[in-house]
Amino acid sequence: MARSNDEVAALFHEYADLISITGGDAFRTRTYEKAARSIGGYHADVSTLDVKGLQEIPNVGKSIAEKVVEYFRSGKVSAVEELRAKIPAGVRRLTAIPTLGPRKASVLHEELGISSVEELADAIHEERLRDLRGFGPKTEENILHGIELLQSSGERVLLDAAMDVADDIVAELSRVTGCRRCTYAGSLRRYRETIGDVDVLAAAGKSEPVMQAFTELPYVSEIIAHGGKKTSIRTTKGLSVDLRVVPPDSWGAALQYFTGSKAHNIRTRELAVHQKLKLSEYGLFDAESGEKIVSQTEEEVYARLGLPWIPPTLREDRGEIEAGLHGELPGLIEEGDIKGDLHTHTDLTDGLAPLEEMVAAAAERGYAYYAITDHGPNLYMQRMTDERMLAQRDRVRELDGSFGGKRGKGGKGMRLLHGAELNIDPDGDVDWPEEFLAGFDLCVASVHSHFNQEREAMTRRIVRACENPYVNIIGHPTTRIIGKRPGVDADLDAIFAACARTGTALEINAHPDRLDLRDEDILRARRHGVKFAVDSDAHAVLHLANLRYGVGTAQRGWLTKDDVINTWPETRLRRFLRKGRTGRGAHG
DNA sequence: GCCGTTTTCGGCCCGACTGTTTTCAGTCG
Repeated sequence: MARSNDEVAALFHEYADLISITGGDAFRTRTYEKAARSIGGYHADVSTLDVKGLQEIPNVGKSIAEKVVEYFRSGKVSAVEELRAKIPAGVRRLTAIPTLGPRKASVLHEELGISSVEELADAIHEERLRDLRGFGPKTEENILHGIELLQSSGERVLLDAAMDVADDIVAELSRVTGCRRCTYAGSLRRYRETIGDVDVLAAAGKSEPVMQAFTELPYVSEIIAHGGKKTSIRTTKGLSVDLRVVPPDSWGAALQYFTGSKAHNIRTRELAVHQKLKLSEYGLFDAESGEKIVSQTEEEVYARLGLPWIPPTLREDRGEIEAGLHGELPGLIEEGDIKGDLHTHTDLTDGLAPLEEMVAAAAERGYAYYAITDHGPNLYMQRMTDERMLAQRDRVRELDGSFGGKRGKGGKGMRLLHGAELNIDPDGDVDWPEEFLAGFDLCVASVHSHFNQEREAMTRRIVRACENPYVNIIGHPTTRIIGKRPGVDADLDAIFAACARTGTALEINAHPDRLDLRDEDILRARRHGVKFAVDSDAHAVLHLANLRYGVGTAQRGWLTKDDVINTWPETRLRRFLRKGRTGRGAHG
């Protein structure tokens, strides 16, 4: 079930679309879009707020606050209902077709009564668009192609898939003579969990050789647009990639601009306007004289606007501008801060590599400590037994300290922690009795089945796991699989409160198809005072490197080193892992 | 419809590319 805030955000996004389709004031459209975003990202539940409380939310004034109150009182908003009565849902759906926006959708509806994608396709085949102003043969062709793309997914891809493509393109274009700099920007640089288009930026005196090399890449299936400054292609896998080539002198302003987000850019440009400046991808200019002030580095651009450099992962207009203006940006966690991985598997259960290989690979990464957490017996396909687990523990103790240790103190080798990934059953119980659990250095506990429990039962289930004195980390807390399975329905705020109360950390699972918790939930959990563990959940040696995506996600949740237990020195970590347990000497 | 170191009115980010235009509107990011 969606949070109340998400429901309202969706409603106002719809209202904004309907206003633009009916030819309403473009500034009103933007106001509702901004309000939708602010509400979606607001920490408090909007269903509990009155008109006055709602107006505390940025971009929410009296009119919008009253609509929110109306929505929770009556279940609908009359202004939205009025536009819905005029514009069938299918017309709004038309704007999902690439190259078809609200104006064209409106003309199609008004002139031809078209109110679905199917009707539009039929109308084109019957040549009924021929007499419409603004619709030529090329437009018809583009719409048909757009419908095809829409129907054959045209979906966003996972972060790692986009990163692979971007890394390759950047490497190729960097080799072109005259290409002075090249990098990826956009949502990829911001580490968003999914990527719609890959944005690549290059600096060169002459753009044509770089553009040429770009369009000649072997996996280009289609050239969408091709100009002197911008070229867009689609790859054979259907991913679209934009390349912008700018003069080397504009690098900083261009990188700032093409990194986005759009909302962040609007805010920075507004700051510029208020200072009688103009910010574009070519630089920061004096608005009156047109004279260029700065453009070479992002730092210069931000500084001239009165801001410190803002890390890309924060550039979502979620308060980073205000925090920057007040000197209150967080010192974000970085990948180099991670001292160890606390959730990993071996071939004792469903991992691919033996213990020794995983440990050796972890040591290569320079970790000071590393936890092995294979599944317990309750995931019975894993065939775990007490004996097998205890035998693994003996081997872990033998290997402890004998690998790596670059980041270990005093030149000592990497410390190994023996743990388990427990299964949280439908009642919130885990695999072993407390006597057995006491032998582990740490326990991750995760939901692996019964995803469809109703909200109250699911919440109670996870809260009970938090209350277990031997559960240190809740693994992949919502169990979502991006694009495939939604997160469980649970009262996350109640779970966050339980984590804070019991000293249980929440995992930020770094696997690119999970990224669980997600950024917005991290922001909320952080307000409860929860600690986090950024883990790879590696089932193979190569997966250890996925940690970068978890760190990016943690950054998007504004986390610092102090918030993340696996950046801590080993002694502080071990103290945290003791949790509220009574007794002593059970581990170490 | 919101907002304010331009404060209760009059603004509201900026530019590239495409297609249909004969000077520009629509879409996208």
